[in-house]
Amino acid sequence: MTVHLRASEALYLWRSAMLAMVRNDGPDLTQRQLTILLQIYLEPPPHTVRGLAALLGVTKPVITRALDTMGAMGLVHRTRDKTDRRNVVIQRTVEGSEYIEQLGRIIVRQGEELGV
Amino acid sequence: MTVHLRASEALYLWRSAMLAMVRNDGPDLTQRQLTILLQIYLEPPPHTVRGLAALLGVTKPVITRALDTMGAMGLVHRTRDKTDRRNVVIQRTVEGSEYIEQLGRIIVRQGEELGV
DNA sequence: AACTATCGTTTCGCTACCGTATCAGTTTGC
DNA sequence: GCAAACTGATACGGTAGCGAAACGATAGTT
Repeated sequence: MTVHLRASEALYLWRSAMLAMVRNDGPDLTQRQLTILLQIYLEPPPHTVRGLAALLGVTKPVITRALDTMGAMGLVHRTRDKTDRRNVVIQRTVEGSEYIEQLGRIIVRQGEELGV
Repeated sequence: MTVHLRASEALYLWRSAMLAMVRNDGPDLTQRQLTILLQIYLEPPPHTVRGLAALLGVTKPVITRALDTMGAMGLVHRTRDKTDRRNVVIQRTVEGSEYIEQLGRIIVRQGEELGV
């Protein structure tokens, strides 16, 4: 890339990658769900419901529901914290890692095709 | 940016921008809706329902419903094609332009903070 | 032991999305 | 002129999201 990403470049990149994701027929995650998933896989653990809720600026049920959905898809896994059983620790899965890696590849590929 | 966007950089950029969008409390568009909106604003007209459906690889009702929703939000506008009244021409709005511009600014800002 | 605080989940009523099938209106082709 | 083709919209039944409120389980406090 050049010195910085320009707005128009950014938007073209965004559209291309989103288009590839939509056409890909994979899990159709909401923006919130994808944000949660990225946070889990990009930042070191532990990840908790309340932490994610605070980060995203949403209520806790939003996180619980998103984890329900993505858990059913196999993208994340939940376990009770053994030291404080009120907490739930959100863990990564192989399937989730593969999804994130695929997303990264899609963005990079679209960026290359745009010369970004 | 350097020579190319690496996968990890791409994912961090993606997460940061999506996080900013989620926290922004703006219209909560689905991935499909946002893809449609970007297509309308980045590519020259005319844009039609069938064209967008073919591009995204979805059925026509998906496009109609997305346009219903985004139309109610003021992000797009629909008009009948005068030369062929079967067609509907999808048009941009000031509000939609502002939304897209804001999205571009968010991505660029997050990219700058990541040094991408 | 009893009270309080915290954590994640569940419930409620509601809204919006999905895919499939079908629709009315318009144009095309014979 | 009239049937076929095509466009976008609509109906249907089902699924999943939302915010607000309440809940059960656990931990901390006195």
